[in-house]
Amino acid sequence: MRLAELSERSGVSLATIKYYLRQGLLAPGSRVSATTAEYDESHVRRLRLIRALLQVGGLPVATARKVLGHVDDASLGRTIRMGAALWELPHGPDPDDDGKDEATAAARVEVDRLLEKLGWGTVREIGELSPAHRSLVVAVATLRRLGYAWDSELMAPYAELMHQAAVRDLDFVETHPSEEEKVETAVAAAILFRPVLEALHRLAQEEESARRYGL
Amino acid sequence: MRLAELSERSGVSLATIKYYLRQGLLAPGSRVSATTAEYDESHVRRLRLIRALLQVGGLPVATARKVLGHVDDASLGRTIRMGAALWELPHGPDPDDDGKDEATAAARVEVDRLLEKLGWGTVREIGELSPAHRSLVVAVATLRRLGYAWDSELMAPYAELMHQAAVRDLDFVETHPSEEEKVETAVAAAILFRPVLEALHRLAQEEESARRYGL
DNA sequence: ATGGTTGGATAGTGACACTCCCCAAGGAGA
DNA sequence: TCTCCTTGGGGAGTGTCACTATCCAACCAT
Repeated sequence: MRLAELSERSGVSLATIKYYLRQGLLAPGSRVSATTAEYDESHVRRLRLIRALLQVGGLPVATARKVLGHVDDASLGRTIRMGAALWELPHGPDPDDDGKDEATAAARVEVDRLLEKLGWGTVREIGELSPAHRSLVVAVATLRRLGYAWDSELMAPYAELMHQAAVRDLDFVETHPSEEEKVETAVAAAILFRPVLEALHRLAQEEESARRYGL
Repeated sequence: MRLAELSERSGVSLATIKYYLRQGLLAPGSRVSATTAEYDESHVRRLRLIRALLQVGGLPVATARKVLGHVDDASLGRTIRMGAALWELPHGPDPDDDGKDEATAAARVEVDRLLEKLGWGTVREIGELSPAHRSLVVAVATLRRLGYAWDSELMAPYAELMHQAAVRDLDFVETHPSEEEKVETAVAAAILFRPVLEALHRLAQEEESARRYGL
């Protein structure tokens, strides 16, 4: 198929597809002549993933490019590729300060205490290297600055809930047969499950709130 | 204290504070003369909440204004105010289509089935009116369009996990004594817990992934 | 041959948070 | 009193970023 059809099939405007091509998010079609290229199903699929990353995940284009780069990097094994791709995903706002203020230090202590309590040894080893770890520290520090003293005691139950969710996530990824698809699924899941979880969370809050206090 | 000091205490630049005043996010200080106004601790606190809404929550200024308006609306009871404030919080991207396509219809069916299965009667009554409900449908529809057939069977365990989280959320809000603070806490929690939960989720995925496949 | 389509590039749009700059009115020290 | 500095107020500008409009030369199908 050609550009026009690709646009129609994917629901993405022609100009936008050109933009993605220019930005290196979408691989060029196979050139059939100097002015024509042929696209296939993989491009449709990739376009949908791109839309998911940008619209749902809210990634900046540059980040999406890196993520997709890892997904495509056939020189790496699945686990590495998956980790690398997820590694690039957004980790919340960067700390304005350099992480040297009091709230951040306290947050770091609480996070370490939490990891020890949970026995998450692997993550503890990686420590500050993991964006997720860093962003957890930042988030807890923000809470503390606003006056909410979240400690490891309060966090632990939430962490265990999220661990149960993570087990399900990986089970879900396992259901896909091909290695290539697994990586893509893991990325898509990380991006797309977030709004689902968030909506479920909000719905659950509404339900529970109604149960306690009525409408 | 005056503007300069408020700026220093809150870490928000003078120009930005003026911008927030102009946008109606921050109440003007009490005028002590035609060219001078006095600010107090409540302004510092409010500024931090504003920063949380904008930076952490990523709300547009107009939305933040509405949310804060509900927080301040003393004419309403707590439950209503809390609900109204949370109601305004962002509910993911608006659907491009008008919700009439096939994927959206299928998603709606699955969501309804899920709510029935869970016995979340209250939310079911509100139905489409709730932004959370709508955004769940949109999210599930997006997943389906990408080829991941999430049904109520798969969602239910996640929903129950999030319900447990919601119970904890409300317990946490209950620990605050004053009604005023409860509303503010609920809003802050909805905004600030999200990055915490997300980071915990990501960390849990890393831990579980390392357990299964090694580093 | 001719009108439409393709890939390619440049410049522009619109939304948004934020910031610069200028103004007039005080307040404080000479 | 005069003068300098700060204050609050407001209009206009900045930078960013995804996206779009427009133009161009090449080329394919009718």
